[in-house]
Amino acid sequence: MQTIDAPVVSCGALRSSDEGRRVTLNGWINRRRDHGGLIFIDLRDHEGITQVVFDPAQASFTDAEQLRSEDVVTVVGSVRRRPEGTINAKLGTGEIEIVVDTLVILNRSAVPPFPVNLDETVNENLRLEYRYLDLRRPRMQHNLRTRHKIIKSMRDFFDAHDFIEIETPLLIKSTPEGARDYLVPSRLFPGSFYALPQSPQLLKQLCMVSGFGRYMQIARCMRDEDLRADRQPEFTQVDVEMSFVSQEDVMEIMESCVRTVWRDVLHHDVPTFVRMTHQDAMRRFGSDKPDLRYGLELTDVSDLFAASDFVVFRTAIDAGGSVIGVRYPGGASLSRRDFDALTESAKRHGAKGMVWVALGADGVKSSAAKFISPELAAEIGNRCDAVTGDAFLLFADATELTRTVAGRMRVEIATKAGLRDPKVFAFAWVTDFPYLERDEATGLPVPAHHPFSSPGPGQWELIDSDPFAMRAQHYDMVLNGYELGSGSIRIHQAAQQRRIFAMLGMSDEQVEDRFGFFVRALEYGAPPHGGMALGIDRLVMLACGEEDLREVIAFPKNQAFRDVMMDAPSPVPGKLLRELYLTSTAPQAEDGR
RNA sequence: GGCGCUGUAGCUCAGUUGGUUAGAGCGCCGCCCUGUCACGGCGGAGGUCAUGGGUUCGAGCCCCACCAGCGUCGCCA
Repeated sequence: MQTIDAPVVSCGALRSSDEGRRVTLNGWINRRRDHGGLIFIDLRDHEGITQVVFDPAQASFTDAEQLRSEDVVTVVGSVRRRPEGTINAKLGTGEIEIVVDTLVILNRSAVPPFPVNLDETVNENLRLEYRYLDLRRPRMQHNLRTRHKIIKSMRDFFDAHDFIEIETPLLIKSTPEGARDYLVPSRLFPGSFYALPQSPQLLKQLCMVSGFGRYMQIARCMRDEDLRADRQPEFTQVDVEMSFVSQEDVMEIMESCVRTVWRDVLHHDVPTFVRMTHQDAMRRFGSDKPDLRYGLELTDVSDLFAASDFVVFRTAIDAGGSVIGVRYPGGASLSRRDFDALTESAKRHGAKGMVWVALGADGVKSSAAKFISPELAAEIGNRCDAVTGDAFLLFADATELTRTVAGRMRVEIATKAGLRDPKVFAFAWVTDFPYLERDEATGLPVPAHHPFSSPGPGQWELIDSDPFAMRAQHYDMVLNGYELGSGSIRIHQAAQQRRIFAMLGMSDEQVEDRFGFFVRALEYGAPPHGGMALGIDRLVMLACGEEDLREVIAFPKNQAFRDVMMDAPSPVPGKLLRELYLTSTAPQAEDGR
């Protein structure tokens, strides 16, 4: 770059008060308007756009004629107030323009594969293949800069509260519990593997044993799980652990952190988080991560059908199940076809069927009109807070299943009714999770969270008599129907940890092999401790009003977990494999796809 | 892995009942244009209709297979 005497300013900085200043601007050609005898250039950087004018009297005019979209230039010139009637109110810099005396074309651009200067929808894989161009667009600039501010705000918050950030290793030991590990073969120890961390869980607990009573880390985590829209193979967490604390202490600091971020970065005052138990969440919303931006709570109307002639509902109730209603605001105007589509959707969510009742101004309509008198419809409507013009949907089956189905339909209704406003942030804590779940395939107990969480006070007694009734000191932070993160008070005594492993069916040998180092650490004066991890990608996504994690990650994998820009994963030369003592058994290992 | 939707120009899309030479806007190239800001005008280039097979006198359109993308469910202590 040549030396330039005029001060450098950003493309969003200049105002009419800068008139007469001689300045330097660096940026990309956002748009060119060539009038033949007069050329306007919109020069863009991440701060904004400034109009630059060339006329034929200037030496740079011939160079300006060559400029095309996305060329990179330096212009030196003076700030001029735009002539009367040519002010552009859409630009912050719209009152001025730059009259150029020097134009330096630093680099030309090939014709971009998609418009960089428009927020037009473009095939996502094309965006990802040319991610560096996609990231030039204002939306991505904004999202990543917001992400930076959020992470910085968190680090500042924890620093101010005496936490220290400790880096934990990426090459660790594989443990067969939980999600599938990403493995890294060891060249120096043939046949052995490191694993990439699914989270720094054990390491941060060891930091507690070491006396670092307040730990945090912006930690990368990797899980080799199946593809999902809302998932990336690697993701970022703000990971926190504290010694000598209660569940309340951890929740307080995490809530305070998030509220600080929302205040400082989004300038948004978040009220004290709503709290509810897991049991209540399931009963009222059919979900352990309820979206609290709207009501539409599930309503149990089993008693109204206890003596009904409606065999379907009666059967469910007699078998100990429930009939649950969900209000559909404005749903009375839906067509039969709409209700059929809802029914199909409910079946996909696991329902056996669905009964709809529309409370129209012209009377009650229902898919089960024979069994639901207008009086009964009115009574159910009343309980669901439905008014004329609304509809409600009824589901009947085993209670737990019915709640889950109704909970998913509640979200679907809210989506259709436009109740999911991305500008509204409804935070909540869900507490008192069950300690165990039943593995669907084997029927064996598996931890609902992880085996390092501690059962709550008084829960240990249930371990032999009724283990599935045990509650954990485990809490989830929920935002708008998304789980932002999970935390728990941990087990800090070796004997208790061994007891849990045993309950999960692990032999002493297995415990020693997989977690020996960890249980041993608990034997050396491990303090009581607990913590939490929040998913940064998800949190930033919601903060930015985005609906896809990839919109807040600089270089994400695509939906098939491929990096389409670098083309990864990809085959490697046989020499590399041999050094690692690996042989591929993949079909067509030559090209690897 | 299951199910649903989509695949046509560089991008975003249209394409009727199966019928002659497959279109539009933006972008790109050339010429013209001194106050535009999504500048304007004239002209032009650009297509394996994802791929393979089938039905048909004739397929972008119908059928089968396959690939890719998108969504969703299974999975994610």
